[in-house]
Amino acid sequence: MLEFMTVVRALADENRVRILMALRGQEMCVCQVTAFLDLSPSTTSKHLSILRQARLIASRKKGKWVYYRPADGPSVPPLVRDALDWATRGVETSRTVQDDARRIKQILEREKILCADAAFDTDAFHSLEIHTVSDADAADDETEMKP
Amino acid sequence: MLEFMTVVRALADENRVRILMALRGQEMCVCQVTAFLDLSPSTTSKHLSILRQARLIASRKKGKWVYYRPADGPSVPPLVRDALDWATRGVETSRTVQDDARRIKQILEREKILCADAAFDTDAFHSLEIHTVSDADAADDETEMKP
DNA sequence: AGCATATTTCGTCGTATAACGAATTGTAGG
DNA sequence: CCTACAATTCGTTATACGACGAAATATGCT
Repeated sequence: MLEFMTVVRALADENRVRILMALRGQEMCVCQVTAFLDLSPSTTSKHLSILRQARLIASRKKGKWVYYRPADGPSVPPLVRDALDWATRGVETSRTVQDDARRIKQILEREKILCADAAFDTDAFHSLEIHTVSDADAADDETEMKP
Repeated sequence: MLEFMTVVRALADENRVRILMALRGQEMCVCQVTAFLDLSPSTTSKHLSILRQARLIASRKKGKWVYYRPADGPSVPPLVRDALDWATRGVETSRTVQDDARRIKQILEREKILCADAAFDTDAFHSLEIHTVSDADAADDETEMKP
C-alpha cells in the first residue's frame, strides 16, 4: 500500500505529470526542466526528487549536470511501469502535453550548447545506473501503517 | 489532462483506495462504509463524492440508503477502468486491504438487518443506472488550463 | 403531522504540500 | 585559490485538503 500511495501521490500534481511526459524520448537536466516548466530551480528539483523517490524516474550525474530519464530497466517494479503506461495513455493526447512537446523541442535546441550532452541512449543508461534512489531510501512496500 | 488529474487525485488518499477495494464484490451503503473506515459520516460521504466525481464508483438510491458500487458498464472510460485495475493490482495483496476484507465481512454480517439489501447483482446494476454523476458535472477532459 | 434515520452540505480547524528566495554543496575552468 | 554555475537543502508563506460537528435535506414509519 505504501509504495502505491507514494507513486500515486507523485502523479497527483500536474507539473510532475508534465515532467514525466517531457522525459519520454530524451533525458533532460534540471535546468532544462526548469526552463520548460517555468518554475524556480528549487521547486523543479523538489518535483524531480519526489518522482525519483517514487522510482518513476532515474538520474545520472555528469559534471555539473544531473540528467533525468524515465524509469527503465528490469529493476523497475511492475506497479511503476504500469503507472507510467497508464499516465501516458491518459494524458498524451491532451493539449497541455502536446504544446509542451513543441516547447521542449525549442528548449533542447536552444540549450544544446549549454547543457551539452542530453542524449537518450538506453544502453548507456543501463551501464550508468548511478544516483538512482537507494533501496533504503525508497518506499519499501508493506511497511504498513494502519490508523 | 483534467480528467486524468481528477482520477489520480481521487486515488491519492489511502481511505479512498480502501473504499475502492472494499467495494469489489459487493455494494455498500454510506453507513457501512462509515463503519468500516471508522470516520464520521460526513467525511465518508465526501470521500465517496470525490470517487464518484472521478467516475471511479457509481451509486443508486434505494429508500433512505445510497448504495455505492465500483464503476461498471460500457460507459466507464478506459482511463478509469485502467485506473481501477492498476490500483487493484497495486494494493490487493497489502496487509491493510486484506485486514479490511475481513472487517468488511463482519460489518456486512452485523448490519445486514439494518442496511437491508446490499447485494451485488451486476445485471440489476445495469438496469439501475440512476444517480451516477451527470456528464455536465463530471470532469470533461480537455478543458485545458495552462499556467 | 411528527419523529427517527441516512445522507449531504456547510463552516471551521489543523496538517500537508507547492511555491519562492536564500543559503549550501559540488564541479569545472580560470 | 577563486569564481561561475548546476543542483539541492532549508526556512517561509499561501493554498489545498482531510477531518470534524452542526445544520439542512430526504425518506420511511407510527
